[in-house]
Amino acid sequence: MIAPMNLKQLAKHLNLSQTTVSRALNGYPEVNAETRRRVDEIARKVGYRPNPHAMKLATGRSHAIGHVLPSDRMLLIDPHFSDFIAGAGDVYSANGFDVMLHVGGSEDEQTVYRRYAQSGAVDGVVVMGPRLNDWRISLLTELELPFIVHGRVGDAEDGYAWLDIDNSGAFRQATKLLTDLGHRRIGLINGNEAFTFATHRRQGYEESLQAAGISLDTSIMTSEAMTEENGYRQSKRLLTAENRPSALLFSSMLFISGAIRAAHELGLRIGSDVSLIAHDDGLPFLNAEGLV
Amino acid sequence: MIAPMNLKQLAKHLNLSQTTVSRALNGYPEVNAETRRRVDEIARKVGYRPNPHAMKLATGRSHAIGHVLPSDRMLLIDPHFSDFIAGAGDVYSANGFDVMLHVGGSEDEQTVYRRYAQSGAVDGVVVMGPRLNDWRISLLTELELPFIVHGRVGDAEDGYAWLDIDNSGAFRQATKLLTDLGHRRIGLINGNEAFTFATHRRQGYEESLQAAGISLDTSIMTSEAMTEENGYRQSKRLLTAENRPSALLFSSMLFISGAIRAAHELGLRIGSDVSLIAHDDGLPFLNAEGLV
DNA sequence: TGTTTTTCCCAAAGCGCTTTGAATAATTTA
DNA sequence: TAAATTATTCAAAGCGCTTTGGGAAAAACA
Repeated sequence: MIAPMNLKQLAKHLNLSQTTVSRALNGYPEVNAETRRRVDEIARKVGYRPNPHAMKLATGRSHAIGHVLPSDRMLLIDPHFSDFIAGAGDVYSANGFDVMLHVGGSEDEQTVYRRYAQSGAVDGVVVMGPRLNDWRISLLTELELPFIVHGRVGDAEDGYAWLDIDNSGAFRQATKLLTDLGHRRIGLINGNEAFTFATHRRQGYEESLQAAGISLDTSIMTSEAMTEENGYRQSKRLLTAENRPSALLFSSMLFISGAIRAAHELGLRIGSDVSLIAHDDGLPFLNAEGLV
Repeated sequence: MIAPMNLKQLAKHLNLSQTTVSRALNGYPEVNAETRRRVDEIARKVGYRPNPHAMKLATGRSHAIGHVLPSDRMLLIDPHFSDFIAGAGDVYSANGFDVMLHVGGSEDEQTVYRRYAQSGAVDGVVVMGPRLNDWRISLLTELELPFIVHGRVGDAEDGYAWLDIDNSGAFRQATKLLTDLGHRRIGLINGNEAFTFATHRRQGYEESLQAAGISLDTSIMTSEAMTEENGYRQSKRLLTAENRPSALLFSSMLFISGAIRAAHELGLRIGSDVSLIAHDDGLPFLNAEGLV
């Protein structure tokens, strides 16, 4: 590997001190405009790249955000989560940040956070797939490791930063749309309610049913991992039941994909025999247009 | 954040020099067994964690493996690739390595590799989704940045390390199975042949057809992104064609999932009216058992 | 017993960057 | 014109770890 030029050499090359060069490069005010221009120019010309490790050691900041996924690997593989990472990755790299990914392995999740906090390997982490009263919140708070939650951990939304969509609102609206259309029996094929997004979605659904004066029937509400297979199985169960729902609400495209398979199999026409609504982004390998 | 204890303090605490403590911790031979035991014990007790940045600066090695994904985000989202990362992640963390993920963003892929090489941010990278005569191979070789290819870039398998499955073998076998069963007209719904795995699969398919004395018909061979939608569309096209194939071979579960949808829609019975074989691992949200 | 090895430790010199504390030159202010 | 600012630059001290080059004590050899 060609030894990369370092600050010292660059400084000598410029007949300046390391101090000045470093400051020029980092935009500090106490350097002459002309000097800065010269430094920038030469630095670019010789392709100078500061050694990130030295930088991190000196500043104590790592310019990296941690993402730790539980060891069951489910999250990374789940398209919903990888999609989030992909999106965040754009922003990170645009701002000179790196993504530090930790996937399962022998070390348990808690240890990883502790290590991150103590070693300064990352400047902060994003908590993915928060659950009700997630233990990570208190751990991270205690460790004083900055974090942001993608989702929310429960009702109390104080004391931590989060980023979420209006899950209950979306399902309130979707449900209302169906009740407004006259549907009285609406099934809910929800994601695993250990995750808060699923709980919130159920809440929205229940609110709208209540508003429409429809009583809950837990036999047509399910909460499971969002897979095609589960969508198929549950839809089939509901659609072949005695008093089958006239509409189904899904938490995922994967679900509805299975539902469509079930409907075809049962010879039911979607839209007339049964209405389906799914909440999701288009997954890149599966999109709404082509489904039905 | 509680200031973590550093080597110096730990050494003082032990009445030893930093040198000795460092060596004890890193398993160097020139330290007394009893001393090493004592160091290990105390280090564990006080929860000493070496500062990774200092370590990296001093050793020049980063204990991190880079994975850079093209900016179209397709790869990360593609379940096949995220599954690979998840699997590799287990091994990395078991060996104290970190995963450095780079997803698209403004910086172009080549620049990222250059930066990695020059800055030592990672010790090596894995090249994902290799294409025919992939430019990354020569770039990385030139940069002298260690790498391993997940897949192969073409026929010449020298000069670089790779890790791959026997794609052509798998398709040779699958095709042979079908011809042995008497099928004479077999469609191939392949992934994008810009990727080598797809090319290899086609080769296996072609070899078996040739061995069975069946001439190629490119009108029943396709090469596209592995999505459910594409699987559906192509299957439908082939199955409604004049002289429809009696069997279809797929490069992905996603494809076959679409194919099944198409078959149902056309009222074709799988196994009797048309035989389907897909090559893939079970995707966590979609598995073979439940499909048909 | 004197000499050579081996064992076990230590002090100090980096790794490449940031940042503090001064110093010098150029401007202002009085 | 002397004193006080301000603008620029620099030398040197870290950040926390590894590693080189010795050294003293203990063990092995003659």
